Amino acid sequence: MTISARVHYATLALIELAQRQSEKSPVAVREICQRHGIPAPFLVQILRTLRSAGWVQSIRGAQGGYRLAIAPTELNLLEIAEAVGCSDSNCQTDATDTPANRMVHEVWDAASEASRAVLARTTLAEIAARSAQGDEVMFYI
Amino acid sequence: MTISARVHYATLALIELAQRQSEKSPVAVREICQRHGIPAPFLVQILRTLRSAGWVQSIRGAQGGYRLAIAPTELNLLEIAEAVGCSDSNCQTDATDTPANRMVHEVWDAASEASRAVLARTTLAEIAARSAQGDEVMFYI
DNA sequence: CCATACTTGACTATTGGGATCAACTTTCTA
DNA sequence: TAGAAAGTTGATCCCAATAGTCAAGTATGG
Repeated sequence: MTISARVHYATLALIELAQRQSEKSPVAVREICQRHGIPAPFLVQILRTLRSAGWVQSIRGAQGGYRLAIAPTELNLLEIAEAVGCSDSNCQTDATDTPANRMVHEVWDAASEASRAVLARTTLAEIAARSAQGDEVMFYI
Repeated sequence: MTISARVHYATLALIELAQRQSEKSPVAVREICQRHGIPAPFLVQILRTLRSAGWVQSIRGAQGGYRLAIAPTELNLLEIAEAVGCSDSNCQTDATDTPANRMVHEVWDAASEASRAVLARTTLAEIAARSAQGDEVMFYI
């Protein structure tokens, strides 16, 4: 499970949308990009994926933008990573099928599973809340 | 921590050498390759790395080959992976340094650390022994 | 002396990730 | 009812890293 820039940006965008769920008007792509330093056309591409996953809703036209379309408690980082293309394709070789080969693959799988577990138990709600606290601290300093 | 073919091959080779540590003559590259289906020139390249790490010893000339130069209990899969170039460079972006960004990075780091822990606690001795058992089972079937 | 085997350095090729663009459609607002 | 603001789409490009290859050389046993 390699974490790509794609996944990182997707997560940042979702956090932003989660924190601003209560706002009346949707959040523009440009805003998200400016706040987080994400290349705009790239984020557009990523948001397409998030939309087809049903996690964000897009509103077209002037004053348009994006809005979270799911409860932040119902989305974890593993789901995000997998949706945005962090395939888990661990080590594809044409090595002979031997006991050693199987054994080693088991270890790789176990390692992969361990990191997936960490991602799976971290919800969008959690990190959104925790980074919002960070914002407040910054504000008061 | 992505597992590349390099790491996989390196591990297979080390297992082979570990299992044949007691033999008098060293093991030829060609033998390892045939047994495990590894492209020979590629394994040569990998063995170079393992040698400079001090884990294998090479014997040149006819009847030459490789021999394990370390106790299999003293080598774990994390060390192997790192030596052979599985850098942990998790997600390099030029995202703005915000609370959200830091928070997300913490999660990636935790996930990465979880998989590293699995690899770190698996020794070469362990998988060599376990896959040797597998060999026996195959033999008796 | 020659076959076997390791050594070294350079080299190629393919893939996937990161990023960009242009042309288009939709919708608000003045 | 324009036109500005936004999202939509599909194609395209670049680069770095990975996988894999090659050739010329050196050492050693028989």
